[in-house]
Amino acid sequence: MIENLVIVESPAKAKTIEKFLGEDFIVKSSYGHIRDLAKKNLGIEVDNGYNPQYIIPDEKKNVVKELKKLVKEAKEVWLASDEDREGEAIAWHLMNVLELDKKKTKRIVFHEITKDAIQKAIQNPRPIDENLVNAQQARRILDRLVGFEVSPILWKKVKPSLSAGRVQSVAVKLLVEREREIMNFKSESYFKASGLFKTAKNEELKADLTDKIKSQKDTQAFIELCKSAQFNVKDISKKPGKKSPAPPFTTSTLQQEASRKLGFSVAQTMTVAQKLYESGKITYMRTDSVNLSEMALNSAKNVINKEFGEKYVKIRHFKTKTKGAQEAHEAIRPTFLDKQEVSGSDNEKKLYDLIWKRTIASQMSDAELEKTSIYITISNSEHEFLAIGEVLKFDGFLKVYIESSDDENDEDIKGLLPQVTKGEKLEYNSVQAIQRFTHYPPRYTEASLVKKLEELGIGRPSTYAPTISTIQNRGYVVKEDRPGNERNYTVITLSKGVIKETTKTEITGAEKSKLFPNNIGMVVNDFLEKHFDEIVNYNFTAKVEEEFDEIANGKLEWPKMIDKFYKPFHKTVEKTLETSGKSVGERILGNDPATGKPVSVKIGPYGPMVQLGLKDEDEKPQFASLQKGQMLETITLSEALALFKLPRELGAYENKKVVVSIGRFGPYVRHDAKFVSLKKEDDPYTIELGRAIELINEKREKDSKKTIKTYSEDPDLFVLNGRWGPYISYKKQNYKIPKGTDAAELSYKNCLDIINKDSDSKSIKKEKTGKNSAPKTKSKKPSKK
DNA sequence: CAGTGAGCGAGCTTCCGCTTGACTT
Repeated sequence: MIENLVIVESPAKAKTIEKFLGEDFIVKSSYGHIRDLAKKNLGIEVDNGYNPQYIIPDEKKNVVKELKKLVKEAKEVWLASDEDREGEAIAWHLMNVLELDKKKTKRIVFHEITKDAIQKAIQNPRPIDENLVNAQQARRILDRLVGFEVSPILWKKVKPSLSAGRVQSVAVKLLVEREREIMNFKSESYFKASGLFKTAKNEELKADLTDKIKSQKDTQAFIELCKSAQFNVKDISKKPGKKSPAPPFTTSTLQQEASRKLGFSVAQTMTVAQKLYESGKITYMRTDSVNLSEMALNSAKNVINKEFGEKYVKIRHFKTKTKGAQEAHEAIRPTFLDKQEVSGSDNEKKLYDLIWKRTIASQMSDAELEKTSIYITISNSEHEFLAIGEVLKFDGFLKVYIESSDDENDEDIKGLLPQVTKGEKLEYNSVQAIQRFTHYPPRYTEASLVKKLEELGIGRPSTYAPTISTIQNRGYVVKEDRPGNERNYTVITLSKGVIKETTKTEITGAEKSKLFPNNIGMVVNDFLEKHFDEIVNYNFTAKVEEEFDEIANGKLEWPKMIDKFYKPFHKTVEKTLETSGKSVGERILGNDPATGKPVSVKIGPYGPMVQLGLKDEDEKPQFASLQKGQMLETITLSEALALFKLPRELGAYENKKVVVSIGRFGPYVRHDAKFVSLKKEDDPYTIELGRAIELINEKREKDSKKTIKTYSEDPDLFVLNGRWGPYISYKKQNYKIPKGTDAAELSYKNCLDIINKDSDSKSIKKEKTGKNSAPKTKSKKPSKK
């Protein structure tokens, strides 16, 4: 017989709580939701008051079975899921599925996992809040209606397997809008002048002109003036300043900082954090709260006191600013703040270190600064120079942690300025004006997109990472690096009375790990904006959240709210299905000057493509795929026509055709059924036969050196030299040679050992990945009754 | 990564939020 059964959401939490509660309590986990809408069809009886069809998903059957068994043995059952909308619903589903007596069901909540908090909770049970549950049901049903009615329209009108939803479609829209802003951005140049001066005490003082100068002509004129100008210190001002630490981590801020400081993707951050959580090193990692428990605050105080001294302690209570935050948990922090380091993988150590520093810093004193500004007048000009220096008077929290910023221009490190007096005359060493350019708004990274979604109140801590993955998996968006372009800029320098003008080059616009919308993402976004403006509106979530709140407060009935949304929405769905044509982003670019045939671009069955000619003519139209990075909406007629120039036949070599084209791995030459990649400096559109032959011969020579060893025992076995050094090839499979082995010395038996060892680990890996993708292959089995 | 895609015949795909698991005797 069990005295008490407590059910929480997470197994790691269950373990911790069990310790606090003593022998009379058994604590189990529900592993999140145990019921969901039926997966087939809508799972909602639209004509029957939107009655939801709940089922227990296969992967939850075992959990439910075990809980049912325990409930039968238990005298008392406590539902201790999180104190938020989803948690309340989990408790309600548990009550129903486990057939608990409504009157006797004890619902308890706590925000902190501390002994005190839990024992207090046990003393204050309450009934399940049905209004809050209804708000969750409305949320769930609305999301299902949107997702499962709009996605199939995309299958018909754009491409199969696409998806749309309240959250993901807005994420894509943010990226598409930003990309178009960038496309339309016109960069303007201006000049930034700065001077190096010599003070009376013969020290150097660097100052920047307070305003920009637009044209090169005006800049030249200004520099000319400086030649004969007198420079004086007009004013010196000293102002105290302070900096305060950032609040402790939430899911979103952790993802942002781990991305900036450690280069983690948001998914990676969550995986590593999960490990730390499961091994008891940090508190729960899916949270929107910046709150720390009293126990944690006390512990932080002690640690700071001990490590840095009393001066550095400043206990703070942060308030969340996030829209729609539900604050069911604490902020993300180390479980034991006195543990500065933990064991584990490198990434776990790094992430823990970040969390420790951020948490500790959040309870430390402000940093105190002194900011000095020196204004310098120019006798023959209205312009003014300004030198700014910043001195740290007291480091405070900066001793431990400095928050990073997404702004790449945050480079200025200011230091101490030399002593000058008001009115002092300064000599110039040099005056320099550098041409700069206005920059388009930055592209989103995964983490900065999460930040933006959070600001809009869209998505939850548990869904940020999956949402970012979904929009990439659907092909709406790619995360990648892109090289920049060279750009010239002018530098005008005045030194020793001589003005010099030079042209320099720089690389601009290079992107690293940024999110770029693909053509399909743009087409889908435009389709949704045209037909489902309401859903992709940035305020849609905020609007429905207000109504969910009304439901939670008992002021609105959920079926009414859903009905008010669904009636007009469903009409739009039907109208769109009937009236809208295929939406494939088609653009007519013009006519081919050679044949007079029309040229158009659109999304084809294999991706974005160019079409030359029309379907209904005698001659079939020609097709060619767009290349990576080419956009339907910006490609020009000549760029599109260039795509038909490949494959190009260059001529013959050794009586065999030499053909150049572009494939999956970039531009290549084909000759005698062999492929040779073009070098970076070669252009497939202009390369000539001579150069192609050169490449072919180069490859041949390489190949001749490719075979290191063959074996008489087995003709299928080779030791080869590849791009990544020597490797073993056996029956079309390749195997790594262990480090420190001389490839030329490998015996037949050595090779077989390597092959056998390797295929063992390979088959294990394969099994694993096979299982992860199981839902896809699984669906093949006939499931009809 | 060990190589340079391509036309209907079949049924399937999809949402957002909670949470981790993983099939062998």
